[in-house]
Amino acid sequence: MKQELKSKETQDLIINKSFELFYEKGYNATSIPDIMKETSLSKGAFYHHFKNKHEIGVKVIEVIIRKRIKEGFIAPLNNMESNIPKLLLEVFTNRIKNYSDREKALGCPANNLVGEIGYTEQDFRVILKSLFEEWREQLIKVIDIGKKRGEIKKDVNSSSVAISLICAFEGVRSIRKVYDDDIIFNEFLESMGNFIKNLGI
Amino acid sequence: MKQELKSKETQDLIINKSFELFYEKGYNATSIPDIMKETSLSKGAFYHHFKNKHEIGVKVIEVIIRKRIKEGFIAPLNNMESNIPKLLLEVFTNRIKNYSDREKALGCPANNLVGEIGYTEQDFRVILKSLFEEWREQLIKVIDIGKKRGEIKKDVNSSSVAISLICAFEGVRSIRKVYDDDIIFNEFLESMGNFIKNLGI
DNA sequence: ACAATTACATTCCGTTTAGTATGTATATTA
DNA sequence: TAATATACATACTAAACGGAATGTAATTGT
Repeated sequence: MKQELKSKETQDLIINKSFELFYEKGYNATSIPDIMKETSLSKGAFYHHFKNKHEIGVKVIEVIIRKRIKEGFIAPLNNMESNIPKLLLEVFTNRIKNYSDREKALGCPANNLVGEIGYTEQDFRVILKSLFEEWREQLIKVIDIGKKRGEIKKDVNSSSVAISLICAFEGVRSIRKVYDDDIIFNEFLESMGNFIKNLGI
Repeated sequence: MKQELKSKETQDLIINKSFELFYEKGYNATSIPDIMKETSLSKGAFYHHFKNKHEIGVKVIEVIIRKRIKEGFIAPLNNMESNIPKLLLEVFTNRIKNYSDREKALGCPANNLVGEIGYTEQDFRVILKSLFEEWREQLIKVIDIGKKRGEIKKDVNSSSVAISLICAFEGVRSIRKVYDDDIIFNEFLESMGNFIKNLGI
């Protein structure tokens, strides 16, 4: 049991350092030696725990990025005591306003990976899709409840609004990255705020 | 003059093939040998015309991607005879509806590059920013005219709407890439349509 | 207590990379 | 027409890459 624990710890270390490097330099620009330099372990350690670079890519998405989306976007949508349009506005606004400078400059880890996907890395695409799907489903659920409660117009297309909110959010993180200017977030939030308010009765 | 022409042709060939490969595989995943295989020229040819990979990256953005944004997004916004909200809706809708399967699967070349930018490639970021700026300024101009004409509400924040439209558009191209499903575009267009309609009087 | 397995470190290998140096045919200029 | 410059091709180098092979100390199961 002690050995198992050590193994798990090492794997977690490699996964975490991999995520950081993928986030900072991109997946393709990060090499396995790069990763192992960060862990202060050897290349042998890497190939003992993982088959190849692709496998660590999958693990980073499935473990780290998945956790970030769950905790940052999906979980906050579960607190449905308040008015739904207000909840939506709060969740998106708070998320954006609490980003660190590093997160502002580096954008969304999931979306960055999407940018690196070509015809080749279809595996990554499929896993990322499942993450966005979880997020989308939660959004749809929340909007539907808002409609039932009479807080959101009955003719609102929940599915359409959900995917559009996700698109807009991913888009602004990308554009903010290029602009490197906080004004982007503020101006975006104003329009997104109007859009969300407009869903309400 | 004949030699100059040949030189220009070769450079254009290298730039075009570079763009295609960057678009399909990403900038980092594309090597100079990769590019030169596509051109059927030698490595010597590459280093005769360009200093290094970074320089071809810059050229691809400045020449090819810039042209795509100008022709695809900025120029169509100049046709301001029609009602402005209608123009905005048409430009974004037509653009999305006319994408080839390849363009749907590969997303926006500019946005893909944004995804690959980390702390390192700040040069690319600055050039890309200037492209988005041109697009944003044209959008602001169009919205302002709409306000003057009384086709768009006076209290609309042109700058905010402009950047939000860009964000939403870039976002949906990213999400469409992950989903690989046409429904995404349709559902997005419904909400974006409502947003744009809501700008009008 | 001993055999087997695990968790790595070290060493090595073939390939690929960015980039340079050199060679050569063609085009231009004097 | 002779000298020069251009447009490449070929051949090379040093470094870095992914990954396999091998070695070893510590931990396990029997």
